[in-house]
Amino acid sequence: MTEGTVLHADLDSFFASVEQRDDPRLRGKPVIVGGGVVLAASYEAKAFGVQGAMGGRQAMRLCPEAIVVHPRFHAYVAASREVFKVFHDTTPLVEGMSIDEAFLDVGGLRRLRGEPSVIAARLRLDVREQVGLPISVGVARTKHLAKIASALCKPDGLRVIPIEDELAFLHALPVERLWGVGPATSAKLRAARITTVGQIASFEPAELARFVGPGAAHHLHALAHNRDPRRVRASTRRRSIGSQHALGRGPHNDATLDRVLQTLVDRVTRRLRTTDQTGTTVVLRLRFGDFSRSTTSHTVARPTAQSAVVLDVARRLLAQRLPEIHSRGCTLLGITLSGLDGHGMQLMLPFEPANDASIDQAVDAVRDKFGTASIGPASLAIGRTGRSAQPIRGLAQVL
DNA sequence: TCTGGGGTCCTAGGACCC
DNA sequence: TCTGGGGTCCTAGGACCC
Repeated sequence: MTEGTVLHADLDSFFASVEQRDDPRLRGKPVIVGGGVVLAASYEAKAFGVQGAMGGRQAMRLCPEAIVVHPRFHAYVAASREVFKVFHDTTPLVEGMSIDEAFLDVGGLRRLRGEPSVIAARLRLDVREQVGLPISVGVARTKHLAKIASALCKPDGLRVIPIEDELAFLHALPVERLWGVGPATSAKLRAARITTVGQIASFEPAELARFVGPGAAHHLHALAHNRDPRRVRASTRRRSIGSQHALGRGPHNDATLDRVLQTLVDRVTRRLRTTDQTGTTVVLRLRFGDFSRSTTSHTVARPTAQSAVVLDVARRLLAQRLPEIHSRGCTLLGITLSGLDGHGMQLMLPFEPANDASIDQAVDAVRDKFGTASIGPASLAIGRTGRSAQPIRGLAQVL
């Protein structure tokens, strides 16, 4: 059996596990972290059908004896730091995906520390001993397969997908397991009677495009054949910073909205300044009584992290939407700054013909302008015109 | 089922420029 | 194939992820 070298490490019910670790009275009991909404549920609570993102009232109906705990974000951030330290002690190639999840590449460590499955088992033990938390690890040749493997072995499990078995394993799975298939895409596929990953693999991308569009078709077809060229790379910089606040059902007067807006702007600009970043585009995010969402944005001439500048723009954006807010009822207000230090911008460069050498030149030109750190592979596109440019996939190696 | 607070990427098109 | 052709920047929304 041949092992892949990508590990996906994912803490189990992270917030709830931290609470159970820190308060012995919660151990072995159904625990729900959150209030109005379930942020995390212990496995004892999940056994009753409680899930993340579920409404608190429904969760209590399913599991009346659940103990509800208020989130302690500082404790979670601290625990996450300790876990990531264990990751970094394992291998330098760590790509953090969120507070409780990361990819690790252990390809270069065979002679030093053994096979990937051995390293994965050791990692689980280290996290358990040093931080006191359960963690599941998937091992495979590609990122997306490693991620599926870790999801399927939860809680507190280890799953290795040998290279010989990967297609058989993948093709038996329901389409929803694929990274990028959410409710909307799932519904389209199922309407076309496509229910398994194997079926996706059997289609030509052009046929698949009739159901889900060309972009998604290309992506899903590649994943179904376990083609996932993305390498594990040390984490890249953030592209946007935002903050939002749920208002509850209205009505809300203009003074209240303005106060919330000020708080959000302060929070976002403070975070920008502490990380020494600036942004160019202010995005106002709204959610309405029927849970539909909408955004409006404005781009300023000069990158900024100043509260006064951002607040001024935010107020103007809000003023534009005020009639709609009052007529439809606004339940959430958010402010996001994107275009951080050159992120989120489009830059089109002429080059020809489209061969590898000219692509390299174009990449160099972008590097010159923004610096390596700001280029993500997905942001590169090539086409005959700006409008028709198609993103290049698998260019991570080039960069 | 009735909903929190973060994010990412992709698609599409408008306005305007030469 | 082509109402001319191509480039730049911005805006809005959809979908997805944790």
